[in-house]
Amino acid sequence: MASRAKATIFDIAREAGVSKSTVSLVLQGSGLIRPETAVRVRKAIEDVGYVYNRGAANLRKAHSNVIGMVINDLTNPFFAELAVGMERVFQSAGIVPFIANTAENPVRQEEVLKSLMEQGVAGLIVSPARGTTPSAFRRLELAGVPVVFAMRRLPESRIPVIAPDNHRGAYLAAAHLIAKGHRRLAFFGGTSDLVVYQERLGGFREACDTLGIAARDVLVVDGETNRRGGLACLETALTMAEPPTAALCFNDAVAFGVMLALRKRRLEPGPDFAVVGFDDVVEAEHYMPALTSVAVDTAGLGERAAHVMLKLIQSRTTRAEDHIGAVNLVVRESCGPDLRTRSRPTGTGGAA
Amino acid sequence: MASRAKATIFDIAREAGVSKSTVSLVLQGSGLIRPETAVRVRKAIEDVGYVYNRGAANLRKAHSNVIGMVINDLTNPFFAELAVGMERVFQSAGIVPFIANTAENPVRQEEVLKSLMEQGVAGLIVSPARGTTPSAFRRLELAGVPVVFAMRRLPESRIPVIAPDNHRGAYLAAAHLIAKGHRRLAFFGGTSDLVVYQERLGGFREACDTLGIAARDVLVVDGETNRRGGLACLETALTMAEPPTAALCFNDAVAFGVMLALRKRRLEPGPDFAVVGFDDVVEAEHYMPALTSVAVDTAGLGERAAHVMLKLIQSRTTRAEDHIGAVNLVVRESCGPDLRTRSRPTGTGGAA
DNA sequence: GCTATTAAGTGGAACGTTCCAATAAATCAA
DNA sequence: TTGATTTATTGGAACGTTCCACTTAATAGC
Repeated sequence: MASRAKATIFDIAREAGVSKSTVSLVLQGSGLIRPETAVRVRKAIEDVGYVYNRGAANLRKAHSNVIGMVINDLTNPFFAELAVGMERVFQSAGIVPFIANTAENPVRQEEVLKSLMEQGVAGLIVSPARGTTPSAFRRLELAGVPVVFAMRRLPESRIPVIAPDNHRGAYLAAAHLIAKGHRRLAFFGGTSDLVVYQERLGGFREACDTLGIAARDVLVVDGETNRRGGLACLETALTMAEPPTAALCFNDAVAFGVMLALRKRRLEPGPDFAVVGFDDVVEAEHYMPALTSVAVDTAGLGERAAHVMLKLIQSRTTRAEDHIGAVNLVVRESCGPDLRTRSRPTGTGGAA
Repeated sequence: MASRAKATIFDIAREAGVSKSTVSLVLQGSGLIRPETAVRVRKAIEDVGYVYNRGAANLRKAHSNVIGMVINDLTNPFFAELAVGMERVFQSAGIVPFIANTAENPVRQEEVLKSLMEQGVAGLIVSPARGTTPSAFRRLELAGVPVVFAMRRLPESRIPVIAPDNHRGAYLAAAHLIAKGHRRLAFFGGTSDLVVYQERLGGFREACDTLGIAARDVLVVDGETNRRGGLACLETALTMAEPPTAALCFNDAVAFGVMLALRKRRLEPGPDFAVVGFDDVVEAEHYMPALTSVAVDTAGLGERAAHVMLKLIQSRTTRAEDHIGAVNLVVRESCGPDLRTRSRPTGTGGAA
């Protein structure tokens, strides 16, 4: 069924009665070809079932038009939203980005980066996996491939970063909890090998300091940055002698886990324990109770990252400025009413 | 900073004092090279900062090792799970799949397929966008690229499909609702241009027929296959003179939308209106109330699709058998207690 | 009618690999 | 020693494009 060998521009040339060079020019939409000829060639292209061989072309052309997006966790809807934002701008630039998932695994990430490089990508937008060593990107710099980090940064790297204002977001969230009357606060999820973690925890701590929460009333529980992590964090926190009454979570996934754990213990997220998330994924609004979260304009950051990438490619450089996106706290229901208006804050009895 | 021109095997050859052919052999791990030579070459590879040019290699080699995964909606966690399942098996085969998103847009899909073909993919796993015409895949067949459909199929296409037993799943779900005592049932979401829709609706209808529900008591409301669609469907259904008391939703996203709409109307999903989802995404278990849904073993289907693809590539053919995955109904809380044990089924008055 | 100029198209040399056929050196069989 | 075999390595011809320099034909300027 399938036609024997794949057709090349020579086959088209023969079919249309022109030279291979002419076909090449038509393929590139050059204006040097007489319209009637171009039509004839295009017909031949259809007739022989030609498919363009970008690998061969890239051998001669300086740059390919492939851009890679390396995502550390596709199952986190946050990153899916980010990817969609990027795709929007790439689409209008006529380029198809290829997405690859590293599943938060540095070894896998290494493979993925290698594979994309071999494919000759024009640029890479990366949300690095946890535990990434900067050396992983040395090779890319050497090869002169433009790289942009999205959401996450590496400790001492000089690669441009597009990320939200994590410090400020965390500050806002903590201030909100304190204004609600909470005096023993927790920070749930994440680990210190993530720069994002340090930023968010930093903002959280600064708010506590500034607004008069004693250091011993601040609990930090590290954990995975997903639902399971949230579950575990809450369990740990509740074993304390003086457990916190509210928590800022590393991200929304952790917050969902915390709410789940509360429910399992017959506690009501909000009235019994206040929880704030980070990222404001679309699910946040639809949860029961709706999650108060720090909105970071995910899709907007994705778009921004894509734009920076396009600039980088056009200017043939590898340096660009960081971009820190504005954040704002979206208050919903997961922090309940103000504490001082209620009688006993840490209810444990299960109202079935 | 970046070394001038990118290094080629010739640079390596010069550095190591061998010929380009020897380098090529080393690159392919051939056993024909004396170990000491291989070591020397490998050192040179490191030294010159070489990156393999797969495009050039594919010019000579018959087949590339790139596999494309074309997903119709990345923001639906269901497809993310599917992708992760596939990745697992490709990873262990040493292949990095490239994911591309079509956002349910046939035009975008066309671009994506074109781009992947030009890249010279060895195979394609596709979950086709709604409204795809079979002609979109004609070109692929012509080029002899193996294609596997995942989850969705095209009306008359001969391309192998990996999908769950939609008919049976829907039958089980409807039977469950009927057993609970519901007599007026609805099917929410989806449109008839999807074969999946026809299969699920078919199973639903068969259960209604078989188990004694009159045709006029069966309501079908088409809609988008996401949260928004679910919201709209419920609103439509409740305007009926005799509204249904339960619904099977096209997928979990629709079901979440329906539950949200119920909440907005101060109705309780479960007791006031029973809802069943389809796909059993991980969120289903964690919703309030937890969603009863048809589990399809998403990741398993992804793995299966990937295996079929690998077989197809190895056997250099383009034909394979379909695979219909087993399903089962996971009963949780979104259908409430049995109806006959309650007083009035269709509560509309808002108990604030 | 002659040389410029423009328009339309073409041939050939890359580009970075792979792989076949060929070679050179070493080992073996007799 | 000679020829056959094995082992390690190599040159060269593809592969399917692009792009530069070149040709040819038509048009313009005078």
